[in-house]
Amino acid sequence: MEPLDRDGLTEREFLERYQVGDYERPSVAVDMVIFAVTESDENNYRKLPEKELRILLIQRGGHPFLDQWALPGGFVRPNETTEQAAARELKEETGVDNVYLEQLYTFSDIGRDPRTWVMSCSYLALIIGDLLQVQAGDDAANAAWFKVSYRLLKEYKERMDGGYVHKSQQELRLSSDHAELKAIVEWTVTVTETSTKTTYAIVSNEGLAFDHAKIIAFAIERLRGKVNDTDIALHLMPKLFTLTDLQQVYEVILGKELLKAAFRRKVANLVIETDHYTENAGHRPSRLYRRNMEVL
Amino acid sequence: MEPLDRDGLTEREFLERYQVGDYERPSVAVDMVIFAVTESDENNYRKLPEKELRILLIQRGGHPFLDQWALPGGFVRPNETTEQAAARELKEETGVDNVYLEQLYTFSDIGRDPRTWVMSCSYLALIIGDLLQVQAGDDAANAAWFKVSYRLLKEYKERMDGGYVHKSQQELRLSSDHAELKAIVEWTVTVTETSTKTTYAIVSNEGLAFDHAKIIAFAIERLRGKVNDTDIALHLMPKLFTLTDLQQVYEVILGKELLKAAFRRKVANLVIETDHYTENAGHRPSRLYRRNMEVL
DNA sequence: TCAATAGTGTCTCTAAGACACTATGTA
DNA sequence: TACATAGTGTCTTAGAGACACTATTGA
Repeated sequence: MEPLDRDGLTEREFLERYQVGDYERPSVAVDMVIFAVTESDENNYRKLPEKELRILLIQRGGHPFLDQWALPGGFVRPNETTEQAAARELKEETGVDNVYLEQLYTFSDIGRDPRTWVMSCSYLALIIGDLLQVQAGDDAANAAWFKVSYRLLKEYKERMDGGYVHKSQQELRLSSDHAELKAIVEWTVTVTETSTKTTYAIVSNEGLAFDHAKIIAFAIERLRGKVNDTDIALHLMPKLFTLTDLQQVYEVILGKELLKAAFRRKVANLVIETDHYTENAGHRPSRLYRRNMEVL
Repeated sequence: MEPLDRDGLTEREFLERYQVGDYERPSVAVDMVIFAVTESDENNYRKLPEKELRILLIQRGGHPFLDQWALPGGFVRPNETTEQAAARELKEETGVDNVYLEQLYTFSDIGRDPRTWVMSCSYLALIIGDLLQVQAGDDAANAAWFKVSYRLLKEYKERMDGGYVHKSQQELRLSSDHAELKAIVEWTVTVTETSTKTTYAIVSNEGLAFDHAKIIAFAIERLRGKVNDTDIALHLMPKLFTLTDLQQVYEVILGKELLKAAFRRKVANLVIETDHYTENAGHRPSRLYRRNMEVL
């Protein structure tokens, strides 16, 4: 016997009679932070090209934030999950499919979209730089891959009554042929006896739409964290790559140089060596590796 | 001069004329996984009481999932963020304020709520067990603290064409005076050349409403991860505690025993020793510590 | 031949695992 | 006095940091 509620209805009866209330609902968008690593052109035949970490941005064609640059994204439709919406947007914007995709954070600051109540469920995507080159050209004219630079600007700690406040400001710079964007994002960690609260704020912002500077900063922080203790960076690599390639990808994500010997020991289990080598490099050839899919 | 859009409007003019479209929007709820650690009663005067990890659940009084147990939560209101909604719900349900609160994940599976389109932005909260005892009594009769057990049931790895599939099933058991709930949650990691996808599914479910078994499993995984490399566990401790207390909290969260000497070395920098000691313990007194708020 | 990169060896330092040992208040 | 817990010492193992060294190609 099915249980009945206060009105004597079964669950089926209840659902048949259920009326959606007319209280206000938010729009929910997905915004994608799509990372790829590309190589800069190098003139010296001997030197290796430098790696660059890039993200895809789209120039807005209408208000609000007209002409400013925004993360690719769109609204979640009925009968799809945020994950599916993210995969759909990614396919539409870049043509790629079946790549690394991870939910980042849901941003819901009031007034973050001046039009109406919009929450953003943000996603991180990693795609292989090789694929990107093809796409960048025939993409809509208002899309561009921006080189990412993200570094500590200043930092301080202060003792408050019964706790501490720790602030740090990070400078985010995004550059492409089309524009140079700059924003400063501040992280405030307030520690008291019983709680630890972290808040993020955009201190200054030149050319980035909405609160997207914050979302990008969030994505970079997540990527940096995961690079250190997962094999996530391998999703940015082509099928075959050298360990130096991989090290450069780690370095460009982390924004610092790594020691070769220690790096090779660290990633030894994440890759599988092949019998192939680089050729015509102007120096000693390098062994090519592929991703070890059996990690953990 | 302000930029004008295709219709020759400034941003102000655009926003004044903006009409909210009539496309369908989801409801957005926050669901709280509220953890606390309590002590079991111990009859032997010499033995220390055992610690138990508990979460707060509420028995549903109406359809759907009538009489089943659900996470406390509610809908996000206009003019509040999900974070504020979470803090509000927490205050309403437990009376506590200013505690550790962290966004977990946004769940949006279609059909997760049989009534209508509802996404759940889930939050993890940690409260001090001492505070809870007071509250548990005068709380609504339909709320209860459930002891949590979460352990690996089975695990396997399979080679697929061009990749691997790794599945693991975890058994979640929740017990209180009111009910014994049990669910099995399965994590599937599909690894291919270019991607790594993780999906979660509820394999079986006895007594838990909605997809809350998944949310709880997610919260436990997050808590376990953070216990290992942050000071998050200290948010579950009272002002003064012994290192043995703290070790037991780690053990009950991680579901395994730790070595005393190694544990004490590990947490040495997370705590500050005081000149107070336990008394009348039936054995050697133990030094009391407090949280070091200056950690990193 | 040599510039530039590929790749290895090894010393040090730190942290975790393992386990044995000493210390002490209260029934 | 002895039980149960408090707390320390130290050997081993694993991994990262640091740095020097050898190896190899192609213009």
